[in-house]
Amino acid sequence: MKPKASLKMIATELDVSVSTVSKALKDSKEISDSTKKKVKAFAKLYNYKPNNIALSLKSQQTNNIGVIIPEIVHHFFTTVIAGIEKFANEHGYNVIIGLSNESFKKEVINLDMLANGTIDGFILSVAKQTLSYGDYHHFEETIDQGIPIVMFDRVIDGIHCDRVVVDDITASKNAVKCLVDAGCEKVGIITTEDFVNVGKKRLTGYQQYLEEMDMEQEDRFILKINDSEAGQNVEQKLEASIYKYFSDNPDLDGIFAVNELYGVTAMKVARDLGYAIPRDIKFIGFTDGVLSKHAYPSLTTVSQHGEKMGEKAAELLIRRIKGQREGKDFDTQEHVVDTKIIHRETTKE
Amino acid sequence: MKPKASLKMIATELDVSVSTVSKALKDSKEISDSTKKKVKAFAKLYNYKPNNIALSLKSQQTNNIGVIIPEIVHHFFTTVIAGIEKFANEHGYNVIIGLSNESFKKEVINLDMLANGTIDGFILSVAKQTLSYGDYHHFEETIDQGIPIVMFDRVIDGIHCDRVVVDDITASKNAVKCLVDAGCEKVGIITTEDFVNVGKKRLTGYQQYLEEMDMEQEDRFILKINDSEAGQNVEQKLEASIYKYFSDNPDLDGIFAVNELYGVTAMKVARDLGYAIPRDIKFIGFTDGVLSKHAYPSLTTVSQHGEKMGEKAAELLIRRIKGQREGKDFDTQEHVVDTKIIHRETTKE
DNA sequence: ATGAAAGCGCTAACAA
DNA sequence: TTGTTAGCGCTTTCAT
Repeated sequence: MKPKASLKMIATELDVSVSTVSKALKDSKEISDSTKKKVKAFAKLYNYKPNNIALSLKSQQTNNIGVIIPEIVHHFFTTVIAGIEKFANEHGYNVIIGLSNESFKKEVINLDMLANGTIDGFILSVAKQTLSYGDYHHFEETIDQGIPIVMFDRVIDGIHCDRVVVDDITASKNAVKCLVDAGCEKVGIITTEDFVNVGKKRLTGYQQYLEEMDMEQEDRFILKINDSEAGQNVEQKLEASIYKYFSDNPDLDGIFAVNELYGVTAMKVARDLGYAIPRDIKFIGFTDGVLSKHAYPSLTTVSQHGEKMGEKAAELLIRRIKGQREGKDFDTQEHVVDTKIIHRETTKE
Repeated sequence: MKPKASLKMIATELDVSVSTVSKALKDSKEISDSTKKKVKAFAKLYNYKPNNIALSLKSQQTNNIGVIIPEIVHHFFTTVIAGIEKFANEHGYNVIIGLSNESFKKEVINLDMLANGTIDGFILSVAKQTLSYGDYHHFEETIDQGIPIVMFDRVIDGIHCDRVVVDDITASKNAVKCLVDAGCEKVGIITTEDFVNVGKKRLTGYQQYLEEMDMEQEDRFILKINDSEAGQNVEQKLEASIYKYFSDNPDLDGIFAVNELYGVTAMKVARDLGYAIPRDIKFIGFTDGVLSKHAYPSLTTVSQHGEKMGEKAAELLIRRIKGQREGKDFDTQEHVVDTKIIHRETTKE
C-alpha cells in the first residue's frame, strides 16, 4: 500500500514549501518553470490527487447533492436518479442517495444526517407519510439553514423551493380522453388516497374531463388505494381491492390507473375475471416504465419523462447553489415537464 | 437565513474557549455542570450540529460508501442498493452512487472522483466494457491506495477484494432441472457474451446439467446476446435476435434466460410466433424482479436476493474499513448468497 | 520566485 | 475546571 501523496509530503521530499507546491501544480506564473516541472513530475509519480475533504472544508462547498426519495426499487425514481446523476456529473457534482421508505422519520433523519456539511443541496420527493402528517418543518429548517431544496413529483406548497412536476391534471385529462377516443363509455380510475397530491390531481383531471364531456360519473367508479402504511403484503391487498372493485362494477369498460403497478395489477385481475384486453376493457397507466412496456398486452401509458425531470431538478438546484454563493436568492419556480401518451395495445379499439 | 452555528461562534458568544465548548457538548467530566448547561442550551437554541467535513478531515474518515454500478434503471441493482443503504445507514454510513453505464471510461472516472477523500470504500459491479477489455488497473490502484473494494455479482478474480456472488453454476443447473422436471426435452439458453462472467457461468451450469442428464445438446440451442456496446435500439435488436433464434429452432420446448429482460422478451416473441406458454414452451428466468412477477404468464425465476447481497457487501466493506484502521488486513473472502427458485406460471406442466 | 502564516471547523494532548 | 496549541490538507494573502 502506497503512502498517500499530499502537498506536504511532496514539499518535504522536494525541499520546498507547501505553498510553492500548491502554486506549481496550479501553473501559477509566480513559480519558475524548473520548479514547476520538478513538482509536477513528482506529483505524477506519486499519483497525487488533491484531497476533496480538505478542499471542501476550505471552500465551504462539498460538490455533493443529496437525493432523498421514498423508494429506490421503483422505476420512476430510478429514471429520475439517472437524470440527476447525468446532469450532476457533467457539472462536477456527486450524488448521495437517501431512502425514506415513505417514512416521515427516516426522511427527517436523512435530511439531518446530510445537512451538516455533507451536501450542498437536496433534491427530493416527499414521503407518503410526511404528506399524510402534513408536517414540513424539516424542510423549512433545512432551507432556513441555507441549504436549498428542489422537490419533484410529490411536491408541497408553501415552501421556499423550486419544484419540478408534470401537469398532472392536463395529462390525466388526456389519458381519459385516450380511453374515450378508443370507445370507452364507463371509465373508472384507480388512484391513491387524497393526501398524495399527484394522485389527487390525477383524479381531478379525470373528473374534469368526464365533466367537460358530459359523461357518466359515479363514485363507485373511483377506487382509492390505501398503501401508505402498508406492511408486507401490499401487493395482495392491492389485488384484493381491485378484485372487489371490478366485481362491484362489472360495467366498466375503461380504466385509468395513476401508476404502473396499479395498471398491470388491474390488468391481471381483469384477466383472471375473464375479461379480454383490450376488447372488453381498456387500460391506460401513468409513468412509463418497464412494467408497462413488457406487460401483456403492453400497457398504454402517460410518460412522465423521469430522466428529464431529474436533469431539470439538478439544473435548478445547482443554479440555486451557485447563486447563493453570490448572495443571490432567486424566486422559486415550478418547472412543468411535459408528458406524452405512449400508445400501446391496451387501448387498441 | 440563520447564521450557521459553529464551536467558534458559540465560544465567542459565551466568552469561553472553543475546546471548552467542544468538551461541554460531549459531556466531558472536565467541564463544570453550570458551563455544560449554558453551552448546551446555547447550542440547542442555535441548532448546532457538528460539521461533517471538519470531522472527516480530522478523523480521516468520511463515513461514505461509494457504490458504482453499471446501470440504475435495472431492478436487480436497485435491490442491491436498497440492501447496501439499509446496512450502511444502520452503521452510520451514507451511500454515494456512481453510474458507469457499462462504460470502462466512466467507471474509471467515477472511481477517481470518489477516491480522493470522498469515500472510505467502494462496492461495485464491473461494467461490461471493462470485462470485455480485461483492464482492471483502476481497481488495483484504488486498493493499492488503501481504499477497499467489495465486488458483487459481476466480479473478477485476481484482485485483492471481497466478493459477494451467487453460485451461478448450481443455480443454473437447478433452473434447467426445473424445466426438465416440468417436461421439457429440448432446452435452450439465452445468455450474454462470454466475457460477462455471470453469463458464462450460467451457460456452464446449463451445459453441465444437460451433460449429467445425458440430454440433447446442440450449439444452435445457445443464443448469446451482444449488447455491451449497444446503442439506442438495444431492445429491438434483442427481439430480432430472439425471433431468429426461435425461427431457426422450432423444436425448442424450454428456455432458460439468464436475466429477466431476456426472459420476458423471449416470451413476447414466442407469443407473437403463436406459441402457448407454458403449454408449447416453458420459461425460466434469472434475477427475480418486477418484470417476472408481473409478466403474463408470470415468469418462474431464480431469485438472487439482491437485497441480501447488498447487505452482505456493505457488511464486508465496513468490516474491512474498520479493520484497516486497526492495521488489520483480512484475507479476501467470497461470500456466496443462496438462490431460490420462485415457481410461477411459465413452468406449469 | 519562494515561503510563512492564517484559516476552514473540529479534536485532543498538554498546560495552567 | 478551563484554555492553549497543534494539526488534519489545502488555498491564499502577504511577506521576503
